Amino acid sequence: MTKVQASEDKDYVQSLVRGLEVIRTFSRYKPRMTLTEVAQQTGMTRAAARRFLLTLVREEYAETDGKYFALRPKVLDLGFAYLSSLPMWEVAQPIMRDVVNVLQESCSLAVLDGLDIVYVARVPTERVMTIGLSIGSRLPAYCSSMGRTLLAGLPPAELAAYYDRVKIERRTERTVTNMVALKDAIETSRRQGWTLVDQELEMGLRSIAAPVKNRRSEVLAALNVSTHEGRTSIETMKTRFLPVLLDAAQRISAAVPQ
Amino acid sequence: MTKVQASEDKDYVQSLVRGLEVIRTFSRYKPRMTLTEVAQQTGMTRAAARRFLLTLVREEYAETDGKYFALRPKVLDLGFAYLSSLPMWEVAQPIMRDVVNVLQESCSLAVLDGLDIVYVARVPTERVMTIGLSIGSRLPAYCSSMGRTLLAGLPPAELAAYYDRVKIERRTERTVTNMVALKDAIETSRRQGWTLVDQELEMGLRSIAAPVKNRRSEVLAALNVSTHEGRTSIETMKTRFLPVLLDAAQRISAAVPQ
DNA sequence: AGCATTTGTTCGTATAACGCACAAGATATC
DNA sequence: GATATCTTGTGCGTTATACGAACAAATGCT
Repeated sequence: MTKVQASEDKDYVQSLVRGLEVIRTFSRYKPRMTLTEVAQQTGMTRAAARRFLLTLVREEYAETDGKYFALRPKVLDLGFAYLSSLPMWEVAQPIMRDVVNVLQESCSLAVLDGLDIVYVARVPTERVMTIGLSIGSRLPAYCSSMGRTLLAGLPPAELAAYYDRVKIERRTERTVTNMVALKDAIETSRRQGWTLVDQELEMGLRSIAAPVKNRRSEVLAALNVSTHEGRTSIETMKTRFLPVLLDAAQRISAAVPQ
Repeated sequence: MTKVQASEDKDYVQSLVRGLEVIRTFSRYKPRMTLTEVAQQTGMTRAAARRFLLTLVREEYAETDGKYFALRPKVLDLGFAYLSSLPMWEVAQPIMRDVVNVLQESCSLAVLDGLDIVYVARVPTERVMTIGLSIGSRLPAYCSSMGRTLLAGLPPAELAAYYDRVKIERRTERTVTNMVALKDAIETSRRQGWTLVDQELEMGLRSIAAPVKNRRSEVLAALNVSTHEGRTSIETMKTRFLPVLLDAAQRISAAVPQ
């Protein structure tokens, strides 16, 4: 059954979608834009972009100095609505801090969204990756420990759909790009209940992840610890990190309300 | 000059605003809702709420199991658009981790939004407050160290407007609730360039904050370190924490692009 | 000063979005 | 299993929301 075009769907509110597109058009590289720039970036007419921007200003999601527009912190409330609705979110954070106290390495929690993982909680220690990571950051699922953990927890049909859509790109010379090998890796994750990824996302980055599940054993999120290859051997990750990680994941899982 | 009612403003896109209201209606206490519940919570007709929910589902900001609706991680992209547009955001995080490494206490960065501070970055250590704090969390400005720092950095007219609007509520028996005393405290913050708040927001919580400024000396954000009163004396905060905090705030300020 | 670019505004128009009413489906109760 | 109640899906007539073009005004550049 073909998907009806959004514009033909009588239950579709395109003004909402267009307004959200305006919000999303701001970024690190475009922290502030003029009206004309927003219209250009979003493909809207100047008049339409202007109405959305003025509406966002009026509702305090954005501000303007009369020429340039920028987002305001109220936009974070939208994301926070999502974070605070995650069942494990509140209980995960102290447990993650315990992990960091014991292992002295960064600990993160992520969920799967499309082809990516999205960070929903993070206790960072020393920087391991070249880019800063934070709540809201996205990374590809196929070459990250949390991503493979989450993929391993998908029902078979959804995992098959993922394989159909994903475009594997080599991120380092160690990235698994062969689909058969990737499927094997994910199947291994599923069987052993944890995942170790060594410098496939970025050289130097090693991380190990375990699933957070609900009472029906559905994988809700993945918890990881990440380190630098110069600091921690694979063997140490398995012998020292893994028990702490599995215990933490289990404690978070146990605390998820029904 | 009176403010025109939104509904009379021809440049106002109320479908966008209503859609954002639907997103905001989800929370820790209502992580998933039926159509009827969303309509009741937002005051919309069932048909209108239904169109917004189906639009959010179609655009992958929300999901449904056929009866209950819940937000999806894509909503975090909206907040992330704001975070990534903050000039000091990228550089602040490694500096904050340095602070935590040295002091072994939580470090946070916040901005002022209305009467609240909003957390935009955080490196947590041991939990100090009873509620978990994260990016997107809000706290009142008048009784927090970062809040007073940010208030101290406001232009006089804006600070006066803040005093007119704020409703002071005693949070602990130590909360400064006298407006004269509060103004003195904020003036002291302004003069000395840092702020220490001791158990006014919550018993046991001590925190010290310093401003992050741009090249024009405008206060953009506040950086803090927080601890528990049982763990750290006021004297130690001044002699050990403050130099590290001021240095970190200075480094972040220096790294803010023009 | 002149020209180019951007922004503000008006206004006629189209249709997006509305809400009501009823049908259909789901759930609870007996 | 039947009935009552509640919730959701849908159609449709209507309205007013949102649209974009065109032109004026403001700003910026040379």
